[in-house]
Order: sequence, then C-alpha cells, then structure tokens
Amino acid sequence: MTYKGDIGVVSGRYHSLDTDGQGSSPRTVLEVFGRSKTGESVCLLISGLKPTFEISPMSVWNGTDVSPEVQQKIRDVEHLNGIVSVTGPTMKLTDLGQRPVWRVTAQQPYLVPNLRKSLSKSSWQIYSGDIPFLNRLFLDNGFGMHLSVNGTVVDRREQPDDDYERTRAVKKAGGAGRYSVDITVACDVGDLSECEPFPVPFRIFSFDLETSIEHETVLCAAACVEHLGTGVREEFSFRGEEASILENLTLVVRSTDPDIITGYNIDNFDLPRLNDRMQVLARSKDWRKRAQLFGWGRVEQCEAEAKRTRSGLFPRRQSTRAWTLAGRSVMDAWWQARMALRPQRETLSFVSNLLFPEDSEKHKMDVDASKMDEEWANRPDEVLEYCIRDAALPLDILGALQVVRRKEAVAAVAKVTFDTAANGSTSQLIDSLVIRLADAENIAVPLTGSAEAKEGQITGGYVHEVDAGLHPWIAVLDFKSMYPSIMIGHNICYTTRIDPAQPDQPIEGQEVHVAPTGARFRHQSVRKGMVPRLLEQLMHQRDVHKSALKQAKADGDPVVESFHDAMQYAVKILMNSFYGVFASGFYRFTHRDLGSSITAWARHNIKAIISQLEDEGHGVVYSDTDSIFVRSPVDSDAPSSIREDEYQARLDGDKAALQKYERWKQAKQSMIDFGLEIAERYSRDSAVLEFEKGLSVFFSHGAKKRYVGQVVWPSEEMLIRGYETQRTDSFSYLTTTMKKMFTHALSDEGDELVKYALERVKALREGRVDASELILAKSCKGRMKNGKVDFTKDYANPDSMAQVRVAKARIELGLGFTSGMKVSYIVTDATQRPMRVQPWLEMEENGGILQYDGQFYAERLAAALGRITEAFGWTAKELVSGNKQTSLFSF
DNA sequence: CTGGTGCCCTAC
DNA sequence: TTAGGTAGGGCACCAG
Repeated sequence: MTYKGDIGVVSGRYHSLDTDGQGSSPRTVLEVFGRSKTGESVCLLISGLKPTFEISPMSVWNGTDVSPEVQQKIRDVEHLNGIVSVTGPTMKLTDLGQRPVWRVTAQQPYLVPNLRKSLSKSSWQIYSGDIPFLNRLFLDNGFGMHLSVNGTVVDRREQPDDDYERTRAVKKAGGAGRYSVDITVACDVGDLSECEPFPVPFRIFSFDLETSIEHETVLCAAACVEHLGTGVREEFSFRGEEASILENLTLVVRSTDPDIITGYNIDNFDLPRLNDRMQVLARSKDWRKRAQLFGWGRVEQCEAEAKRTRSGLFPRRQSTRAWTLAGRSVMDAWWQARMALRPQRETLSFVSNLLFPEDSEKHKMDVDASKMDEEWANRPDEVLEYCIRDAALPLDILGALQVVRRKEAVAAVAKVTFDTAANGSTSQLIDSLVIRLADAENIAVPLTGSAEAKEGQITGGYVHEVDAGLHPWIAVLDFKSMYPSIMIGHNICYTTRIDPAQPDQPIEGQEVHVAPTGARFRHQSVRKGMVPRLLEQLMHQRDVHKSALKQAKADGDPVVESFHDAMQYAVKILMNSFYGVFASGFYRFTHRDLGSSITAWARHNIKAIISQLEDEGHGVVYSDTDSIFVRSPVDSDAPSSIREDEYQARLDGDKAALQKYERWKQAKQSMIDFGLEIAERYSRDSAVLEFEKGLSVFFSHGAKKRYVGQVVWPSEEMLIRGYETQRTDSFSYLTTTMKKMFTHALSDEGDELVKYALERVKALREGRVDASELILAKSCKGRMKNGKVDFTKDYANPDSMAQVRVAKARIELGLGFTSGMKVSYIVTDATQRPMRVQPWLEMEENGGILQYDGQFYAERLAAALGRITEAFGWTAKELVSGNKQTSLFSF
C-alpha cells in the first residue's frame, strides 16, 4: 500500500544495519519522525543514503596532476577498515586555494569520527567530516522541515502484530522495531520532495508533577494535551502508587503521541525527577520496567532502544542545553517565557499574571508548594486541582507567545528540523544554509574548530560619548541591517578573504576590498562570496514575506498574515545571526579577519558620518554602533515640550497656548524634514541610512547606553534605554519612581521632578513602602552534583553573593532551585558585610518578610534617582538628607 | 575611602 | 569540554 502526503519533520536519527553474514552489505536507514498535514504521526524509513566525507592531501599541490605518491595513499585509504570506496578527485576551493578533494564513503556513520582521526594522523585534510548524518538528507536534497512523501506503508498503529508480522515488515524496511506512531512508511530518498511550508497540526503534551520534599517521590501528576490542528485539549491526572503514576503518564504519552513535550521548568525539574525516580523504582537491568515508567520515545519498548544513549526510548539530557528522545521535541515553557518576556520574576504564577492579567483567579496560589507533604496529606484534591492547572498553563504560555509557529518558521527558513530550530544552536542554523551553498559551489567544508584560534577579542561597535542633560529636537538615524549590509557591500566571506599564503593572489590592477584593518577581500566581480549571496537572498525573501503580509492584511486574512509575519521575523533573526557566528572563534567557516573587518568598516562608516554632520554644524548628541542621534536645526526658542497645564489651556482656547502648540508642530515638521533629508543624503547602495525616529526631547545623565526620549515621529511614545526601568534586577519601587521622573524630565518639569524624588526617597527611608515593591531578583548559576548544587564552579566567592545565599536558603526551605533561575530577595541589613538578605516567599503573607533595611533601599533609590536629579541641581546625598546643604562654595 | 575585581544585565 | 559577538553601566565585595 502506498502512502502519499505532506509531513512536518520534528526530528530524526539513523539506524545502522550491519551485515547479516549472508552477503548483505551494511546499510544505513534514516528514521524521520513528524506529523502529516492530515494529522497522523509518521515515521519515515528512508533508504539510499551513505555516509561520506572528504579528504585532501596536506602535501604541496602543483596545480596540475596527482602525484603517484598521492595515488598510492588513496589506494591505502580504500583498503582501510570501515571504508567502502574513495572517489574523485574534484577540485574544491579550500583556505589554501583550489585543491583536489576525494570523497570517502564509510560503512556506517558511527565509524566516521575514528576514520577522521586516523586519516588526519596520516596527513589528510578532512572536509565535511563532522556533519550529523541525518543533516545530509536535508543538505543534499534541498529539503527543509516540510516534506512531500510518496512511499510504502509498512506498519500502522492499529494493525495487530500477530506472529510479529508487522515487526518483521518494519525490520525488513530497515527499521529498528515497531515505531510508536500512526503510520510507518518506507521510502527512498527519491520518493521525497520539498513542499510548501504549512502549519503542522502538532500535538503538544504538557505535564506537571507534585513531589514530596521529604522523600523526593512523585505524589501526583497531571497532563494536558493540545491538538494544534483543532484546538482541542485533553486532560489527565494521576494519583496513587508512585510507580503507577509514572506508568500511566507514560501510557498517556504513548497513546496521545505528542510531537512536542512541554511544562514549566521541566528541563531542570520534572524530567530529571522522573529520570531519578525511574532509576530508583527499577534496576538498570530491568529495561522492561524502566520502559513502562519512562519510555516516552516514539520507538518500540525494547532493549536496544532502552540502551541507546541518544534520541532513544528514554528522554536524556544530551548536554546542559536540552533533553532528547526519539521522535519528539522537548520545549520548556519556562525557558521560552524567560527568553521572550524577560520577566522580573520567573515563577509560573508571575509569568501567567503577566500574560493573562484578566484571569488572575485562574493562577492564584492556593497550595503551599514548600509544605507539599503536609498539603498532600490534608487536602489532596486541591493539590491535584492545582497540579492540573499547572499542567495546562504552559500550553497557554506557548500559545500566547506563538512559540511553536515561530520555531516552525525558523525551521522553514533555515531548512532544519523543528527540533533543531527549537533546541539547536545558532551555528546549526547557519550551517544548514551555508553548507548547501558550499556544496553547490565546490567549496570544501572545513571541520568545526579547524580555524586558528582567535587571540583575544575583536574590537566591536563604536559608542559615542553622550552629552549630559536635555536636548531638544533630536533626529534618530539608523543603518538598516548594518552588519549584513557591510558583509554584502564589501563581499566579506570565508571564500573571498585574500590570504598571503594563497597561491592565486589577485592580479595587478584587480579591484579588491581593503578593510580599515588592512584585511583584503576579493571583489564580487571576481568571486562573489557565499555569505553575501545568502544574505542577499534572505533580504529578498524577507521583502517577499513583508509584501505578502501587507496583502494578507488588506485582504483581511489573519492566518496568512501571521504566517508571513512569522516568516519575515524568522528571516530577520537569521540574518542578524550571521555576524555573530562568523565573528566567533570556532565556527567552521570563520577567520578572525572576518569579524574584525566587519566591525572596522562599521566604525569607519559611522565615525565618518558623525564628523561630516558636525562639520555641517549638526551636533551629534549620541551614537551607538549603527545609530546616530543628531540635533535638528530648529529655532533655538522653539518649544520642545508642552506642559500638562499648557495642554489644558490650549483645549480651553488659550491664545498663548495655541500659539505655542503651533510653533511646536512647526518644529516637529522641520525635524522630520531634516531627518528624511539627512537619511537620503547619507545613504549609499549597501549602507542605507534610515530616519527611524524623531524625538522632541532627549535626556541622558551622561552615561553611554542610558537615555530617555520622547518619540513624536512616527508614533508617540516614551523611549527608555539602559536605565533601571529596563532592568530585571531592580526593584519595582525604584522603576516606577524613575519612570514617573522621566515623564517630568521630558515635560520640562524640573521642580516637580525633584519634589517627587524627594518625597519618594523620604517615604522609603521612613519605612512607609510595602516590601512587595522592594523585591530584588537576580539569576543564580550553579551545577548539579549528585543531588546537590555546587556553586564554587561558577562563583569565585559564592557566599559573598546575595543570590547564592538566597538560593541556598531556598534549597534549605525545600523550595525549588535550578541553575540559571532568578531568585527573589529582600535586603534586611546592609550594614553587615556581606549584606543580610532574605528570600521572598511567594506563597506567604508579605513574602514572609517582617522588616527590611529602609536606609539601604533609600540610599540605593537615591543613588539611581540622583544621577537624574543632578541634571536639575540635586545630588543623591541631598535627596537622602532631604535638603540642599549650604556649602562653603555656594555663595 | 579608594581602586580593583567579579558579576549581572543591558544596548547594539 | 562546548559552541553567535563586543561595549558598557553599575552594584557589591574586599584589600589596603
């Protein structure tokens, strides 16, 4: 029976079939897991791919023919164990110019690392030798995560396996055993084709455990499964014997068959806990029992799968980054929320409140997690209710943040699996695009880490000194995609860099790009770089999605609109990732000259424009990397702000107020004209300067990366950068105070500003502020070491750090702590060293805080506000004392 | 009290 | 022992 359909690939792996001793040759089958457009889960068994890599002799190449010595060496390689064949040579571009490259086919992918090692010992240069075998399917065939399949059905979930008939069929097709999916399809690489991206009707499984603090056992569990195709959700809850809870949870995973597994902090808590409990409840030899407890992978519950250390039956932590298991993708809602929202605090209830303020009833804290054993003994029903709710909330969070659709878009643009987009590194995304192009253009792909180590840091962007104080009518100009534009404009690429060691130096008179650092790159007319070409394609792709988005908006089609929005956003993210990867010290296609040339050109460009503007008499107030804040030439007496009372007066028809408003509008218009004119005049082909914002007022106390502005064009809003209002390690009393002060500052209300600051500092010093407004929060690192957290690897002096002491206190109290999380605390006595702090206890009245150090908070508040009030004549000291001391020099 | 160091978090 | 970068402000701690 044939299968025809479109699927979205979640993840994949390979299965090696070694020779059976009856003359069959070894082969490798790819197992690709995903879900079809029609909603079935699918495992594709793909045959026809062989693991290969490339080699080139390190010896000198005369440029014409292969020496007999090299030919002999090739024959030696052919006879090595594990090698099937060597073909070639093909001429490829390497960092030493054109070289002959041979393609080596290995028997199995897992043999490649050792072959690589021994060949490089016998003076071979290795290329394309560290690319995961699964990736070859996508790289060699132009595929992304959305595939059209035309294959043969070898198994269906509902079919009985009488006499192991189905198992045999799957194994015959090269499978490892019956897969835990709806349909298993066998096909050849040729039976696959690329298909248009579509929203895959994924299933997401979210779960939560309640555990005993005393015994570390699982008390109860809940799960919620969402079908993205229909929006339907199913709920499950479990209590009773611990082993039966784990078994039932596993049964639900296997029967609902999700593509994505989520939960809140499952990476660091729930999954490790399930893993620990499985190890306690079943001996390692008893794989059957273990499979029943935690065999969540999309594969057969058999011994071979239980033994696999990577993407097998059991979820495993591959690195510190992410969990892997066969056929599914693990996505922690905590991590996603943290990345997208940067919340002040990271508890589930805090994040839920942030996202769904109107449903505050839904996420009220009604169970005290720190006294879970007691709660479970006294009111298990409420605890289970709470558990069910916390299993559902991660689905709401992922939905609100559109995480799945965004990752899917990244996967589609970068042409990788969903799992790679969700959990992979940036370099994997870039690799996916760059290696395709390298293969197409006969450019050898070096191994990761083969580049010379970068010594020290490269110099980054230029940041202009800020003039402290208020500045009226500032036009903000930005270079559009500055680093990508520079890479395109100057043809910066691994393949265009001119190295003195290369044999084919540019001929006399040939045009080259010379960076301010002296590094040289070939002109695009001689050889266009891969990276510039890719970036141009991505820029074009983004334009296409942007105009499709516009069209969908006009047509009133929200589904198409959000699709193109996600796609254009994914393209943007990807484009901006290029520089970082190429400037890193270890990426395969990098060289230290690439990154430093890009930033050198950037500094050169921006400094040139700044000095030209200043020569023209336009003062530059500030500039950071790709932006310029420049004074507009408006009348010096033109008003830049309208005070509250003047606004009222104008509405009441006051003549003077009306007139002032007219002059304000004129000033605004002249700023807009100026901004647009400057943008046009300073734009070049590959360096487009845009008039991004118009500010009626700009304020900074004189520190780089810290400023405030009143945006009046193209929209009206307050723009704040760097200040405490933006920081998640500040306390809310400070941030709200500062924000209000900024509105005073921008409205030219200096007196009100100082008065307000004084009042707020005073209230704090007198202890009239609620402790809940004084919560400090900082992230805390640490490494798990046999059940304990070790802080000494991450901190030179752990116990002097407030966040470490708070983390330790949390652990002591039986509250959760996992590495990287933010911990909240209140300073109770800062006169001692180190200062005394107390954790903020979410579920207790007033956070469990009885008193705080008012003097400490008042001083810290005054220090922050003082930097601003100083521009209006008041220092921090004066804010605390509440009056301006008449000093010796004040007469 | 000062300057150096370690750390966090932010702007690009 | 794992994989985007640098510039920068500011706080707490600690030695002298």
